[in-house]
Amino acid sequence: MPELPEVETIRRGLELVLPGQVITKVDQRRKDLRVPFPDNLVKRLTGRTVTHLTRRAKYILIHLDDGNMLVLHMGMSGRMLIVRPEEAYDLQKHDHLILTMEDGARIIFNDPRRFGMVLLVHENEIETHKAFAALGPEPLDNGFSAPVLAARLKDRKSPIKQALLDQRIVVGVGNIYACESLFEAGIGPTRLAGSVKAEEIEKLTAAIRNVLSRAIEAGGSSLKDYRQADGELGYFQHSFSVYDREKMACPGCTCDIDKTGGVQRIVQSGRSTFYCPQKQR
DNA sequence: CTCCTGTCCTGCCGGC
DNA sequence: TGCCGGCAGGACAGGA
Repeated sequence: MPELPEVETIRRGLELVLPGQVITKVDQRRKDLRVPFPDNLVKRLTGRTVTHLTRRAKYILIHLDDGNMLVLHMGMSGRMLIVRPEEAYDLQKHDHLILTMEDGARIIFNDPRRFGMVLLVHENEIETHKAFAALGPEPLDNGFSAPVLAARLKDRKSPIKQALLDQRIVVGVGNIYACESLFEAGIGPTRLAGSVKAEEIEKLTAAIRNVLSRAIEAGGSSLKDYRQADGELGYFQHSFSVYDREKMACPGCTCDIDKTGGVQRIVQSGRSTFYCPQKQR
């Protein structure tokens, strides 16, 4: 699940329980995920107080009172579970990292495919660390605008869909929201990035913002309910316009689906793209 | 530089 | 029913 909206939703969930609390216990259950866990992670986290949480791209940054940040990336299959104090919990398969807080709450990082990442980075390195140095602008910040996006797409020969997945162009957009944004902007996914016109980039910029903001709102609203149920964060039911809707009608469709075939699925760089050939050019 | 492919890993689903 | 191939929300290395 984890594209920007899901990561932001998880961050907001953690923000409700972590700040101001001491990490009293750290259980690291294997030595690596996609990359090795940081050296001495358990020792370096235990006894630290969480000051606040931020997000950069698809990374959650848990700021600690010694100036370091516990950096989490959810990869393809990462989840975060919050277990409240006193609440019983049996460890599950793929629970890789468990932090216990001073009030007894636990946060559990579960990641079956292990494409996730856990880093320990000093706040001074937030611009320079390998993970962050090449990242593009935050799509929901003021620094993101049509001219900024246009400059980054200029002369690019790759399809616009792939350009949107490139975290150096703009961060946080993954396979789902790339498809959804292109649909909303009416742009065909195979168009070469450099060929997308200024007015289309204008629409695309707004579409990316809208799609991501709406998803965060949806995640945020379902978050509470879900936590009441079982404490799990970051998953919400979502209705997409084109993603995973092959052969179906897109919203507001007036086509004869039997003739047009509805939403098409193609593969670009080994990843599925869904789009409406009628509405996207 | 840019672009593309393959790879990491497990789980699930559909087809035979 | 069981097995097998394909596919899944990401990111990176390596080669052209």
